[in-house]
Order: sequence, then structure tokens, then C-alpha cells
Amino acid sequence: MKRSFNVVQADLARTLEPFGLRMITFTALILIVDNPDLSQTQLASALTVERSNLVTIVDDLEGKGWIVRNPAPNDRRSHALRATREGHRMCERAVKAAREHEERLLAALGKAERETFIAALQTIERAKREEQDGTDGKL
Amino acid sequence: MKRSFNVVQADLARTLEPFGLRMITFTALILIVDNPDLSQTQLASALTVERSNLVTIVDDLEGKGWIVRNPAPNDRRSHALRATREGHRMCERAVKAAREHEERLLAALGKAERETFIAALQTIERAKREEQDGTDGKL
DNA sequence: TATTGTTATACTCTATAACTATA
DNA sequence: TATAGTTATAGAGTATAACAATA
Repeated sequence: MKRSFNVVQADLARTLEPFGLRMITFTALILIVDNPDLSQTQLASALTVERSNLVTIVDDLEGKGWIVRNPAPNDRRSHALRATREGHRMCERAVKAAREHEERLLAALGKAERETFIAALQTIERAKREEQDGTDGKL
Repeated sequence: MKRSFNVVQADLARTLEPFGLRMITFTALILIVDNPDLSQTQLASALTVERSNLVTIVDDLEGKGWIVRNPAPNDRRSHALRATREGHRMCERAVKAAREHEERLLAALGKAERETFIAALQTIERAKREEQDGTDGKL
């Protein structure tokens, strides 16, 4: 079961590599695109990554010109993260590739099977998260 | 989907911790119990771990007295790994705990849902593995 | 006093090369 | 010459502590 996932994960990583994206920067980019003006602390929490480790992730995306660290209007400590136009384009392309990858992956499954599979994953995750900490993922 | 798995994986790790087992040493112990006189190269391949990195894993289990490195009868270079009586007991207890953990985890799912889920995981893994390399896992 | 982003650091995991003793 | 186990080492990923600027 664990192994199944490593195989899948490595495969997705290979799919994203040509885009200059790692799994974590890919997810980060999506979150920033979908939630403009996100702060780094919020993003770190959504990715379940330490704030300190998020720095290099944001550096990476900023260095490629796909996001910018704007000054937050109300709090001068914090950054309001935004995807650039290029970032939006990049995100769209990468998401498309990831979807195609997923399609290829789930091709071995029937349609009903596939829906059950996805639903089951989400159910398990939600149950576990709620059991562990009272906090619920907002994003 | 990736996140679902991290949550589950971290949870299983916490279940095994009181036994002094990590995910990888747990799997290694099971394989040794089920396949006596396995060589380290065979075990490394089954775990998809480099031979060099397997050393510390075997050291760990041997240091706890749960397995032994016997001299292989036919090849003086290689080790025949065997679980001790204590190792067998430990394995049994840990497997039981892991099963209970899995039960708790899948409790949120219906029975049919559960079976579909497990089958789907295996189908996906098999499809991917066969696509990538001609080799099939023997163990 | 607490929080945001940041740096430095340590610890684990993983990957590669080289060594030894055998084959 | 090739293989089994081992060592050393370098690279990622991740976790913790401390700091400056700001709240």
C-alpha cells in the first residue's frame, strides 16, 4: 500500500520535472493561484510545511518569475503572495499535464471503481485529520 | 491525494513507534520472518532500498536481537538473514497493531468500498510497475 | 509580549562511489 | 571479472532554535 504510492508519486514527479516544478512547488503554485494574497504562514500551514522550509519554496517560484512577494497592505511583517501572468500560464499547463497523468494512471480502473477510490481516499484523510487535531484545513 | 497518504503514513509510523520499529524496519522484519535465509541483496531489492542503506536497517534489527546474520552455507560472501524467536514474537505483535490500525482507518469506509479501494491501489501499482520496467517483484 | 519572515543547524533518507572478501 | 556486504559521503527533505522587524 505504501509502495503503491511511492510508485505513483515518483511517476507524477517525473511528469512535473519538465516544467521545472517539484511536487511541493507545484502544490504551492496552485494554492497561490487559487488564493491570491496568501501569506507565507498560511501557505506553510496549508502545505503542512514549516515556515522556515517554505522560504526556499517561495524563493524557487519567485526566482522563476511565477510569483511575487508583495507587501501586505495591513501588516508590514507579512507578504501577500501572488502569481504573475507567467505563473498562471505555467500553473495551467502543469495542472493539465498532471490531470493527463492521473487519467493515464486511473485508466486501469473502471469508472465506478475510480470514483469509489477517490472518495475513499478523501474519507480516510478527513477522518484521520479530525481525529488528530481539532483544526480543519481551510484551503 | 498525496496528502491523504502522508497523513495515513505518519499515523502508521506513530503506531509502530512504541515497538521500536520504523516503517522500513517493520517491513524488513516481516519479509525476513516470511522468507528465512534471505540475503541482504534480495531484501534490499524487495524493499527497493540501496544495498548500502540496508546495512543500517539490518544493523538496527540485529542490534535489538530480533534477527541474526548467519553465514550462508553455499556462498561465504553473503548472509542468510533469520528472525530470532524474539523477532518472531515482535513481528506478530507489530503486525497485529498495524492491522488494528488499518481497521480503525478503514472503519470510515463501507465493506464494498473498502475492497474496491484496496483492489484499486494494487491495480494502479501493477500497471505502473509493468509500464516502467520489465522486472516484476518476486516477493 | 507575540508573530512574520528569515537564517543557521541538525537529523533523517536516499543515492553514488569505492573498498574487501569472496566467487 | 563480477558480486555481497560494507563504509564514506553528498544531496535532498524536514524539524528546531534564534534573530530582526513589526504588531
